[in-house]
Formats: sequence, structure tokens, C-alpha cells
Amino acid sequence: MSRADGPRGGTVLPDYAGWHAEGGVDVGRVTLQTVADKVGVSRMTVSNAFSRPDQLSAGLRTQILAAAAELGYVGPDPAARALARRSVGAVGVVLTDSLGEAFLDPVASAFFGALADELAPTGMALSLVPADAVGGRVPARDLALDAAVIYACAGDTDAVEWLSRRCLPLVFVDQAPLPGSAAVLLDERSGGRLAVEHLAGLGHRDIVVLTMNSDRDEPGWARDPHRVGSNHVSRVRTAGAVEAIEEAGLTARVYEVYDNRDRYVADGAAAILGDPHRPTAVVCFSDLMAAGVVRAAEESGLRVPDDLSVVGFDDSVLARAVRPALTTLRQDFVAKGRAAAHALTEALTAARATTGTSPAEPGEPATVTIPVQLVVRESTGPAPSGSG
Amino acid sequence: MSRADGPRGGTVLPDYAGWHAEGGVDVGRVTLQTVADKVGVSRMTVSNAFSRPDQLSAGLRTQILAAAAELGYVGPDPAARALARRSVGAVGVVLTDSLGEAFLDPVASAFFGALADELAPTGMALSLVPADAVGGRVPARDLALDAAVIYACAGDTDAVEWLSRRCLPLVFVDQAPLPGSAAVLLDERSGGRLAVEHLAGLGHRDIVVLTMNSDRDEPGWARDPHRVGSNHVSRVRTAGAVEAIEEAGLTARVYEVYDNRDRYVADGAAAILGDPHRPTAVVCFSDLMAAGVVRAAEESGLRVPDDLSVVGFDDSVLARAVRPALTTLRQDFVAKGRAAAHALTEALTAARATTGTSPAEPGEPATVTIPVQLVVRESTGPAPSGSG
DNA sequence: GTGATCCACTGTATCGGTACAGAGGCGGAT
DNA sequence: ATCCGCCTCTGTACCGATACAGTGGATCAC
Repeated sequence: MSRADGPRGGTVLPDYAGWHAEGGVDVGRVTLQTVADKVGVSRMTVSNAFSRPDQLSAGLRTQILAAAAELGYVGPDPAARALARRSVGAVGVVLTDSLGEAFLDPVASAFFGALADELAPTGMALSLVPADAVGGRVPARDLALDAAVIYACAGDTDAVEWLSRRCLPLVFVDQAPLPGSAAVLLDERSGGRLAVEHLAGLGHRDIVVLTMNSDRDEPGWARDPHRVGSNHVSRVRTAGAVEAIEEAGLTARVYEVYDNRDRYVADGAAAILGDPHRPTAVVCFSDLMAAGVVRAAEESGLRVPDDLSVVGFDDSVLARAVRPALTTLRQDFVAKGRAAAHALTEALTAARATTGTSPAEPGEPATVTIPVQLVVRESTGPAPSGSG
Repeated sequence: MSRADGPRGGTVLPDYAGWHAEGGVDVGRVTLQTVADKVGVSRMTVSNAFSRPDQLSAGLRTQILAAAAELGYVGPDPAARALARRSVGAVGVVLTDSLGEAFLDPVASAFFGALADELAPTGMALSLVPADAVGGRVPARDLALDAAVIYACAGDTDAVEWLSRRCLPLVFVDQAPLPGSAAVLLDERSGGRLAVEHLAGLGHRDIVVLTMNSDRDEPGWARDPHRVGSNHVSRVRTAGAVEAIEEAGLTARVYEVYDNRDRYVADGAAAILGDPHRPTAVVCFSDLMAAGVVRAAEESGLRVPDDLSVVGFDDSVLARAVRPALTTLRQDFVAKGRAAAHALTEALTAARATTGTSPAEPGEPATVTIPVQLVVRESTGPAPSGSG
């Protein structure tokens, strides 16, 4: 009753009467002030009741909460709170181009889920940020975010540019980081090597690498096996395999297709299996590709692994579902998600510290490398005796 | 130069000098005002330069943009803008319990991706909202959102409760809506029926339904085939199949396992195949389950489809990857995403209209039903002649 | 009795924008 | 010459909270 002199009782108002007489009256709007007026306390006390319970007596708090409930006040408005607190409680995730495609890829999905799980305990939500602008709207510029994860993007995306221009803490996953940002990388190179070493150990001498390159217009054999791939992952993963092939004294042949999708993989598989010099083993960029190769092989009458060995990558759900089950390189999605979440919180606290008065520079953020592990299943076997 | 009398030049300030002399000075902070001061125009004009280009002359706009660039001003602060505009440019998505699990499920992932794609043109971003609170943080309460999609949740989740309490426009997907909210549903019932009719048409007389029920402690045969499932999807999907079985004059048997995951499915498959009265066909709740059954069958020496027919549901990537490729019920994820996005924008404009002066009530929001389609592949065939 | 402490609560100044209603200046119609 | 309308730009009043520095009274030590 003490301050019931208007919707914003606590503020000095110009004293014209008939204030907002009709039409625009925010009748339904319930704010901290509404509750404060009802209980007869200051707005701050109501705010404290909701957000800092230790700042007031339990009795008053109960009373305030009851009044709030009665008025239908749900809690502090997130947008207003975000402005005042300078933190929104959400981190962005940028995924390559079409989100629809991204979530068809079990690897991206699994990582995304793992990240979300790891972030949940911090109370942060995850916002999906489209990599590109559409129709003037640039989510990467206009979305309230505390930080962001950049996942396997081309790197020169609009989104990444805006995000870094906004000086948001950034964590790059499966991608070379911008200077000053943290990164979580898979040990792609070892993965490629392990695949080849496994096959070489089984006696294979004709090993082809099937990888992806979204920069190529046409699928085809790579002219130079040392210059392949369109992004960090495909580049390093393939490089590892090529190195190992050459170290074993063999010739590396790399076939590149546009991406993971069935139609592209099918073309690639057909080209490899139809080659006059057909290999006895194929190292694939992903389980998705491996599944495609296995299926193509069987369709052309080849038995896997008797006539052809195939190695996948990722150990996604597919690897176990497919027959024969795929020999593949397991990446630990949970560990990856955890590492990314950790890097994120790290970057966040570092950013907060910098905003404050302490000029302490904690040094360059770390790059974390997640190991891969060879999982031998049924899609690989000894090289056919007839060959070599 | 005209209004360079302090960081917030446009506002009347208490006139003590040495204002914020040391320590707390927001040195680095660049806002609209900073830019305005530099160019010598009002804050509003700068705001217009960024957000309403038609409100000022092109020349001045260029000049302002240049000054902004020079100062390192990136654009209007999203949080502040959200508060002033009363709209944040993000919609939430609530997924069942563990996000990690959700994104291992190709169906949930595919829908999520499709929704994101459909939403992208509107400039809205998608925020993943954990269904449950952790450690005092309740994202569903604390996250700035314009609306939300509730996807296949138990329904009585914390998140749903907060969201509806906040009076946000809600769209329910694969789940019965709260009164007043829109819904996007798959024609589950027809799906279940079609599966059975397909099998009956092939001569099968012993058909078992394998479904999921997260409420059961133990997997097992359902006592009453008409009371199964723990959520809308499993209930209706199974009901459709059971109905069709009974309409064909056969006895419906339903086996329930905890959820889609391998270990649970394996148990269920073992129980069904080990049953003294082994069926000739199994209708599965999902492709994931179907794949599990196929694999279990083969491991116990049964040939699919010669000895056992298996029908999946969803037509996810798995259906084609698995050998034999699964006969399944295709759901159109893109259509579903589109419908959800549409319902969302619909609900959003309705909400905005209600806030305004027009008291026009456009009536109850619609429920959209997405059709399913039987896709016959290799996992189903004529009933074995010996049986029946 | 009296100053030091502590607790519970309040006041003021922001956070960084947007909406909307002007205010001038200027060319054209009357 | 006068009035009008238009195009630009400006001023004020918010949006709905939080931070932080008090303030007043009760408790406590001496």
C-alpha cells in the first residue's frame, strides 16, 4: 500500500494523470513490481525471494512466493534477467550447412546429444545456430548466447565470423581453432593409421581409401593422395591412412566423393569395385560409407570379408547393425562431449575473469585430443590368397 | 560532440564529478550511445541504422556503420533487444529425459534436424531444453524463449509444466497436446494396422508385436494387449496393430521391453524367438527394434524372411542399411518438421495478436496428422508353409 | 550504557536496446 | 506568401530485471 502509486511505483513519474488511459494499458503484465506492491515490500526484496533466498527471512519469502503465485507471476523474466546479469544461460552450436543433413548423420547427432548431456548439469541450454544467414536474419549475430561450439564447419562460415566478432568464447570441435580459442579434436591421424595397420597385418597389399571432399565437383581418384579432403577431419583422417600405406611400402590410392550420403557413396563404391585394379580392402571415412561399400560389394557378388575387407570409422549405431558388423574406429562421443563442455565452461570463466579487474592472462586455451580405438568385427579378414 | 557529457550522454545524470573514477569504468564497452557520440547523432538514429535502414538517409547510415566498425561495435546487443522487443528469436525443444539417448535415436534426430531446417528461414534458432531440472537450475523456467515444441515426452515433465505456466505458445509433437495447444501427430494407428495387414496378406497367422514401455520394471508379455505402452506413440502404434490382428480373427500377443536400446531389444527378441509358440512374424515398434530382432533371429539360426518376417517402423537410415533391408512404415520427417514449424509460427502470430488490441479469437489450434506409408523391402515374406 | 556487528530490507543506478510521438527543414500546391 | 506533407532525425519513456551500497533496528560484547 505504501508505494501503490502506479505500475512502476518505485520510479518517479511525470505527474500527468490519465496515464496510459486506454488501449495500451499493460493490464495482464505481472512483474516484480506488481508482486512487490501487493506484498508491500520493495522490488528488490521480491527479486531476492526468487533468486537469492538467503537474503531475506523465510517467513517473508513464503509470503512473497504466495502472493506471486496468486498473481500468476511465474518468475523473473529471462530476457530482462539476461540483460541485467549479462549472461543468458545458453550456448550456441554451429553445425555445417543443412541441419537436416547434420542430424541424419549419426556422428553429429551423437556428439550433439553428448554435449547436451554434459552441459545439462550446468543449467545451460544448447541453441542450434544455423551456419548461414537467411533473408537478412543472421542468427549468429542476433541470438543471445554466452559462448558457442563450432562443430566441423568449413571454418569460414558466416556464423563463425559473427561469433568471433562478437568476442564470444568459442570452442572448435573437429576443426582447427581460431587463434585464442580452445579445440577438441579426435585423433584422426592415428585412426587412419590403425585402420591401415590392421589391414596390412591381415596381409592386404591393395588398400584404397574412400573419403569425402565437398569441394570437388566430380567424384574421382585423388591426383595427389597427400592433398585430399575439404575439411580438417577428412584431411587428417585420410592423411593418417595414406601415411601408413606408404610406410608399409604400398601405393596409396584415394577416392573422393562429395559426402556421406547414399547416392554419392554408391557411386564411389561402384568406381572402386569396378576398377581394373580392384583392391582387396577399403578404408572408409565413416561407417556410413563403409556400409555403402559393403552393400555395393555384395550386390556385385563379392563376399565381405572373404573377397573384400572394409573398415569404417566412428563406431556409430550402424556399425553393429549392419551385416557383417563393421570393423571400425571407435570414437568416444561421450568423452568428446565432455571435453567440449569442459572447454566451454573453462572459456566462460576465463571470459568472466577478463571482464573483471584481474588482468591475469591464463594463457592460450588448450587443445584436447580424444583417442580412437580399433574395434575389429566381421567386415575385415585375411587378404584373399589369390591376390598378390 | 554535442552530447559528449558522459557514457550515457542522453540521460540526465546526477552531477557529481569524478563519476566512476576508477575500477568500474566500462572502458571496453561499446554501445549504441558510444557510436552515437562519435558520429554526433542520437542513439535512436544509430539504432535505426542497424535495424530500420529505411528510417534514415543512406549517406548517414554509411557513416554510422563506418564509425561502428571503427569502434568495433558488432550490432545491437541481443539480450537488450530481446527485452525491448519482447521477443528473443528462439524456440525451445523439449526432448525426453537424456538428450544423449535422444540423439542416438535416428527418429528423434531426424525430426529435430527437419524442424531446424524448416525454422531456419524464419531466422529463429532452436534451443534444446532439458526436460528436467538439475541443481536448482530449471532451464524451462529460466531460458528466454518465444515458444516451444514438446516432443514425445511423458507429458507431466517439469519442463512442460513450467513452459505452460509461462504461457508460451506450445506445439506438441507425437504426444497428446495440452488444451489450447497445437499438435502434430503421426498416423500411428494406421501404421500399426498396415504392418499387420501386410503380414496377414502374406499368410501369417502368428504375429507378435514388440513394443516399448518405460513404465514397466521388467520386460515381458503384456497381460492385456489393449493396455500397453507408456506414451502416446507406443500406445497408439501398438493399438493399431492389435486391432488389425484381432480383426483378422487372430490372437494378439504383445511383448514389452523398456526401450529401444540394444540390450533391452536383445532380451525381448530372445524371449519371443525362444517362446514355445514361436510366431512367424514380428511387428516392431521401431527400425531399431526390428534390426535387433533380425540379428537375434539370424544368431539363433533362423532365416529372415524365410523363417521369420520382421516389420520395422520409421524408415530411418537403419532400415536400408541393415541386411536384409527392412520392410517398414515410413514417416515423413520433413513433413513432420514442416508441420511443427508451421504450427509454431501460427501459434506465435496468434499469441502476438492476443497481446495486441484485437480480441479476435481464432479458435482452437489445429491438430495435424501426418500419414505413414508401408515400404516393403526384404525382411518380410510369405509365411513358412509348415506353420498353420 | 554504548559502540560494534549483523540481519533484513530498500533505493538508486544501471544493463543496452526499442517504440512512438514529435520537431525542423524543405519543396510543391494553392 | 502560406499552408501542407514528407523525409529525417531526436527525446522521452519504457522493457523487467540485478548490483551494490546503504539504512535502521536488534543483538552482543565490554
